[in-house]
Amino acid sequence: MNSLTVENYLKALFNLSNDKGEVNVNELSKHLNIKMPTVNSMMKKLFEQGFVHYESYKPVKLTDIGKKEAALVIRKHRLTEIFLVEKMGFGWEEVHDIAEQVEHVRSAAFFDKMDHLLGHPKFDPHGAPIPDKEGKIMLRTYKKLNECKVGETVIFKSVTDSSKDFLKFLNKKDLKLGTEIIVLAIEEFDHSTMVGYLNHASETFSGVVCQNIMVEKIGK
Amino acid sequence: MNSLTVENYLKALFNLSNDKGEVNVNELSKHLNIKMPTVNSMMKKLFEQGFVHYESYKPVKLTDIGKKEAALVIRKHRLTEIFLVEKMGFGWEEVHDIAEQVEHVRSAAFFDKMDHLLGHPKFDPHGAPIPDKEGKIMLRTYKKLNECKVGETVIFKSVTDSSKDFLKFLNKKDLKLGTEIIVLAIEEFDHSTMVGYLNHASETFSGVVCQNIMVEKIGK
DNA sequence: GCAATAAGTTAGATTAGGCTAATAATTTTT
DNA sequence: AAAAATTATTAGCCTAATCTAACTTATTGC
Repeated sequence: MNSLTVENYLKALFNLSNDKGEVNVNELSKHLNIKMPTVNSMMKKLFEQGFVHYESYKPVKLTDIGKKEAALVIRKHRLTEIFLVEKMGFGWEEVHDIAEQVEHVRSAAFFDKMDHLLGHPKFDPHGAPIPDKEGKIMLRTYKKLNECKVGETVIFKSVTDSSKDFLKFLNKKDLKLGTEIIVLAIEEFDHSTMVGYLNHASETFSGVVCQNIMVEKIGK
Repeated sequence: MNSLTVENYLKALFNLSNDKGEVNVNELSKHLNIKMPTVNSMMKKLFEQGFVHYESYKPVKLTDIGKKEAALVIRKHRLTEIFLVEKMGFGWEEVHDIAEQVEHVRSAAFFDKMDHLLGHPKFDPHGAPIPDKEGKIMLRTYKKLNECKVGETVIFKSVTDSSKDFLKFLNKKDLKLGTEIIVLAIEEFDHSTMVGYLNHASETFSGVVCQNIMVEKIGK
């Protein structure tokens, strides 16, 4: 059974993997708030355990086994988040930190029961898909709000930042998953984007905000 | 913040304390399945942190601060157990092991929410009282089933063994908390006791079983 | 294309929490 | 009260996971 620490490394590797599945030690180090030499030595351990491909001075890559293990941790995390929102009444901005703790509980029965009580949900409160018990995860190809064209109408599908601050910002702006958004204008200079939705005729979001809002074109 | 390990030591110390509040290092070692020298060195650490009174070759004793910290862990454990039974549909024989894990989650909001959703319960599924947020715990003076007199009618109030095996045994015998039990006979030789309850006109329980069944005399 | 910067690695130390083997104190038995 | 058994302690070692300082390799900017 993987230690809590290993679970956290696997999860981070999964979340940081780019399109090639690669992650730089440096990124990982910053993301986990753990110094590079520590991360480096952990990569060697994960390599010995068959969880990552590792070669000196190259980015690391999860193996298929590593991906599966990571997905199982992410499954526990996301099921917990939904449970906290749906069954316990927490707001979507509160659940990430609690789930970060609960995800390390070692009891299949516990998470299976959540899954059952929630009716086998497909997405967590932030729009991310739930891996199945074999670690298979549904891939969705949403685009970022600042990659849309002016005039497009899209649906807000997920966030890539689940931090309390970002989600509180969205709450304040009345933006929820499922909301229909019209792209009114994009400022080339700083990638800020003017949009309309619900009774918000015109709001302007910074590039940073738009990068974390994932949308899908309507009727597609 | 106490580590998971320290939380477990404190909980064990609390549960093993005799009427004088004392615990032998040896008992603790057996209970935690950790070798004596390790326990011994941990006692010194807990002493430095002000959680226990410690003198060489004497049993240890929780300080008031230690008792409070222990009670707060026990609070988390017991709230979790009730939540698992009441809100998630687990049997009382399944919850101890899961709660053992969940109790270490560091989030006051999480346990406060449980407490709220459960309507501030006073007892866990095994009949044990829930400490309050200040670590104050209600004392109840139940007696063991094998300390009763023949002819007494008592109510089954709590168990002192929450293991799966013992609780499955009670399930099989239809014995639940709240059941009215009549003591029919006590065998002095081995402390086995013959009782009647519900539609079980006569069942004989061994001394081991009777020691873990706590009861209260009716109308008292 | 080489110097400067950034990223990755090695070496060595630290802390928490565990172990075994040996020793010391206390308690129990004869 | 001495021997035996039990309980507690000390000494020394181990592993997981972290760190800092110093060094090496890659990348980037003139």
